[in-house]
Amino acid sequence: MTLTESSPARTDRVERCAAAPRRHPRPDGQDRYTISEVAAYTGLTAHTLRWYERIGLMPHVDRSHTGQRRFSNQDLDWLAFVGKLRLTGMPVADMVRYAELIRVGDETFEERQELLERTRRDVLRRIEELQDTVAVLDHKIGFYADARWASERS
Amino acid sequence: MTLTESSPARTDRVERCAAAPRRHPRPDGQDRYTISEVAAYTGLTAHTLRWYERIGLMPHVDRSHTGQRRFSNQDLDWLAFVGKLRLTGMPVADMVRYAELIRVGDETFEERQELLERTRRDVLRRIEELQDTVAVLDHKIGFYADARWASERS
DNA sequence: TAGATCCCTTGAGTGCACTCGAAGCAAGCG
DNA sequence: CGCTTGCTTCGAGTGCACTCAAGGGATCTA
Repeated sequence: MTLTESSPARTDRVERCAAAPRRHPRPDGQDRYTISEVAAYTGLTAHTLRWYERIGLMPHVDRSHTGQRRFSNQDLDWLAFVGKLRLTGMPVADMVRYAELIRVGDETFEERQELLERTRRDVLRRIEELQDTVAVLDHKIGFYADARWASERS
Repeated sequence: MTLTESSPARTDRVERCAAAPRRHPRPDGQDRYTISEVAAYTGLTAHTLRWYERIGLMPHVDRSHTGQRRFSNQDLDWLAFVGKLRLTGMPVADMVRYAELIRVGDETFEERQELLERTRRDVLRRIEELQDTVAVLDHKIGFYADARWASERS
């Protein structure tokens, strides 16, 4: 077991949480992916995946007998979640912090929850800002549309 | 006249477009601000403002008899708009491109409109992504809430 | 057995958007 | 008059998130 919230009775919840966009459908019944398979699936480069591991953003990834990485479905779930966090603009350092909290264990539940709630608030604020920006763009676009309509008439 | 859409009949439109958050209300009737005033007003540093000018993201800013910058209300409007674009994650190079189009003149209306519409689409897509992310966060947060509720009961 | 392909590690390099430091000029104040 | 504040330029430095290069090992295909 690597990085999940890991409440014994309800890992099903976790699975649903991390449902991913599935560009390449996951081969059924498989649980060991090479780095290039994961790269294709996630859209990240192999370089980036190794880098994530180096900085502690990935749990320890399993290795083959020759030392090559073998990613599990759980690793894929985690990467999907990290992808979501990345979209929010959360700094990588904060994600590493979250990963560390998970590694520490159940006594960090509260802190993790707070971190997620803070993130949630940030994202909502960000959405508002963007909606504001759309309004500004609409004004400007309206200006250009009017100007061209006027020039066609004249 | 520096950087605006400059349709003779309706600059009022432009004014409304670029309405800014106004941390420091603009001194009424004034139209010449020092760089530090603008820094305080926009939240950018003086360094950044000079850098914007160097890279062509600002129109030519007026100077005092001693060579110091004197920003106009129009400059402030432009900076407010740039701030909005920055929030969308648009690269500075693209904003410089837009500024160049404005400098070229009216024959770039179409290209400017397209650029804004493309940006608008990007922003809307971004908002959707963020809303998706909020949903994921809500699931995770729900998981933590449930887990703690369960542990309180046991 | 040769070559291709995939993977490994370490450490350095890249691009973006600032951000700062140094050296020097000019205005205002006690 | 000296001091402080704030401005100028130019060029270098910073932090982030990758991104790549070099050198080498294991496995597969002809």
